[in-house]
Amino acid sequence: MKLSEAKAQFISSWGAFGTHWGINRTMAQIHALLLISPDPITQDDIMDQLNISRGNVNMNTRDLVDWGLVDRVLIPGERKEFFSAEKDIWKVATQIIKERKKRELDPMLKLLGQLEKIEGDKKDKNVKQFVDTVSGIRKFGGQTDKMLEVMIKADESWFLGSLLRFFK
Amino acid sequence: MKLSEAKAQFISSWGAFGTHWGINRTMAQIHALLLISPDPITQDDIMDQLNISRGNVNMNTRDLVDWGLVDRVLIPGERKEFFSAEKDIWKVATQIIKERKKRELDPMLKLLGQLEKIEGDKKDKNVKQFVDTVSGIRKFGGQTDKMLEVMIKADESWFLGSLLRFFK
DNA sequence: ACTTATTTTCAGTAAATTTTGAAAATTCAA
DNA sequence: TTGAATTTTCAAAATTTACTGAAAATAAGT
Repeated sequence: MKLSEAKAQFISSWGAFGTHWGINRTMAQIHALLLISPDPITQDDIMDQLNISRGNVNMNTRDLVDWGLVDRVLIPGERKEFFSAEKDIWKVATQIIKERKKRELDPMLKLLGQLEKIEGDKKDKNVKQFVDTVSGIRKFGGQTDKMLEVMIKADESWFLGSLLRFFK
Repeated sequence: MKLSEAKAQFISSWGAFGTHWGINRTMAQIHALLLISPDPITQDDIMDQLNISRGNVNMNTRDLVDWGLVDRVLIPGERKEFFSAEKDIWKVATQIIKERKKRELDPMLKLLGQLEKIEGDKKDKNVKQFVDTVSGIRKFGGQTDKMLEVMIKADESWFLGSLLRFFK
């Protein structure tokens, strides 16, 4: 298999993979393209390589930057701005986990905490099942939350760092 | 807050939560409804409570059964079939992880293994970056895979079981 | 075998999401 | 400043995904 063919396959399947994870196809494809580009590239490069419009590139690169997965890079002497992706997959994963935790898990846990405090007869099996389910999810989510905190902070702690780096 | 209000909020936000994880809103809502229902319920119950069509309920309950999250239950003397969700959140999470690993991670790792074997000059920085990226992802994915295997098998092993049950 | 209850299927429709492209805004050099 | 290069915005169009509802299939009782 040649590089060009492999590239196309990688970009395409990374895009499909992304759609199973709530990420839109194009954003994932742009990310894939940046991951395999040794040097920073421009909006026009992305437009050409993926055959998508300028507006689309602009919106999705912005989102990637917001997610902390891509940096805008200024190259001296160049008028255009360039984009470059973080290449260390461990850092990429950590960053994604951190963001999703903040955007999704934390708000969900907050809501569940409120729902647990409903008024009602605890002997009513409907009330009981509701409270049990909500508190079960909340406890599980709370543990997950703690686990993720540990992972995110791992790089800052020698012991945990070396433990988790085992998985690198 | 009253039970009915809390129920509505739970179902609605569980549905929204699902969409961030590649699960369609309705499937997540049906799952939420089943999680807080103390007894098995019928297609018609789901149609009424969520205001959706019979066909929609049928398709999504089938998917939930395929995912191993919901069981069809036969109640003696009743003509209709009933649905009931697994209530243990640990089991729910394990089941979801197991399925997603099988459906998404395993095929992705297989593909990456193939892409790594491209022909080309290893001194070309494009080739080098491609191989580095792909093998980085593959190694990371491989470790994740092993970790998930451990979690999934945890219930079958006393030692790992008690270790992981700490997170329950 | 026939009737009725129930479930399943799926073509057509509706809704949600993504993409485009051209206009507006911004940046920068002269 | 002016104007060319570049980036950003966003309404409209295209695409993808989800839902409906009625017909077909299946299952169960008599």
